[in-house]
Amino acid sequence: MNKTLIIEQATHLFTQFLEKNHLRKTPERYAILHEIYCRSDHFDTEQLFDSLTLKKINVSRATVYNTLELLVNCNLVTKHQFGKNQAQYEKSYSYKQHDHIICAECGKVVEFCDPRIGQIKDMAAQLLNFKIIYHSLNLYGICGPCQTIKKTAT
Amino acid sequence: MNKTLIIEQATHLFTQFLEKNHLRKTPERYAILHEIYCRSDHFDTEQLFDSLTLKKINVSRATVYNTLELLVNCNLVTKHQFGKNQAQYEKSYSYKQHDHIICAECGKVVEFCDPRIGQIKDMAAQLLNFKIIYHSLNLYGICGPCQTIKKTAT
DNA sequence: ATAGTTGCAAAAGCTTTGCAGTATG
DNA sequence: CATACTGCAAAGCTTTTGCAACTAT
Repeated sequence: MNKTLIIEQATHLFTQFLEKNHLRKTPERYAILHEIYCRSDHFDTEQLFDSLTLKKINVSRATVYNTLELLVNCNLVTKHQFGKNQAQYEKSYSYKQHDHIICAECGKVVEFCDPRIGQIKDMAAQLLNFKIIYHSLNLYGICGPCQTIKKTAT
Repeated sequence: MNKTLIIEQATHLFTQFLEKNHLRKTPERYAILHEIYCRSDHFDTEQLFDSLTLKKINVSRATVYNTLELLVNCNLVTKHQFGKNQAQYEKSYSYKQHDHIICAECGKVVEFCDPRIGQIKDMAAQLLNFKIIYHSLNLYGICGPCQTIKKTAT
């Protein structure tokens, strides 16, 4: 699916969500959604705030946080805590389900996909009587480039 | 394995770690290790700090943070970020490898175990050329009791 | 003796909140 | 035109840091 189409559809979904919940369709909210869906990869609130500022889009940090929460609630954005104190986010519409592998050395985040995670979820849910809503699987390790650097550094 | 023995062995491992790294064996460090291994379940820094204070063990927050970092480094304690801004910890020696399922409603944390996670790790490591150090798999959902409450609340 | 550690308090960093002004429905 | 939303700044929380005093080696 091409990027423009994805942005359009995400915008539509956001509108539906706002209307259903009697929330207002403010330009700030759409600007933030747009910015997120134009980016690739993961970002934190500060990076998002900076991008917006750079583009002369004047939104306050409060609005960024507020809007991110809305977007998380309607599943257009996913929130991650990769072991840091600062949350990371990524767009999630039209994105296949995936998990993350994080380099403990350089912080690089790579996505991967394994169907077996679904089986684990089903089994755990049944065994422990939980209704699973979402999951987070993060593998932490050293990426190829960092392994090379470490060897060389000696 | 009984609790006293585990504490003894964890203490021994900590001593080895401190000696190997030319760090000092201070009473505060051992007091914190002891407190952690006497507790069950997960805890945050504030809960740990409070327990210590309650027992008239006088340590500062700075020392708690410092010592927790050491314990994480020598694998006697594991650090978790269950989607909150506050990190959670748990003892990890003599504990079988396990993952977590967290109730999004009441915050309860339950442990579970599935060998398939090992296969996923191996495959992702090979595919993406990462050397995996550790992982974190968290399932978020609604636990049995909270499901009942929700139904009743209507 | 001499560093590594501690405690305290201040500072830093991320996130939330209060409030007055603004703009949406 | 009622009130949800915004921006700003202040406040709140968790975590880190600086420094003088202390103590393990």
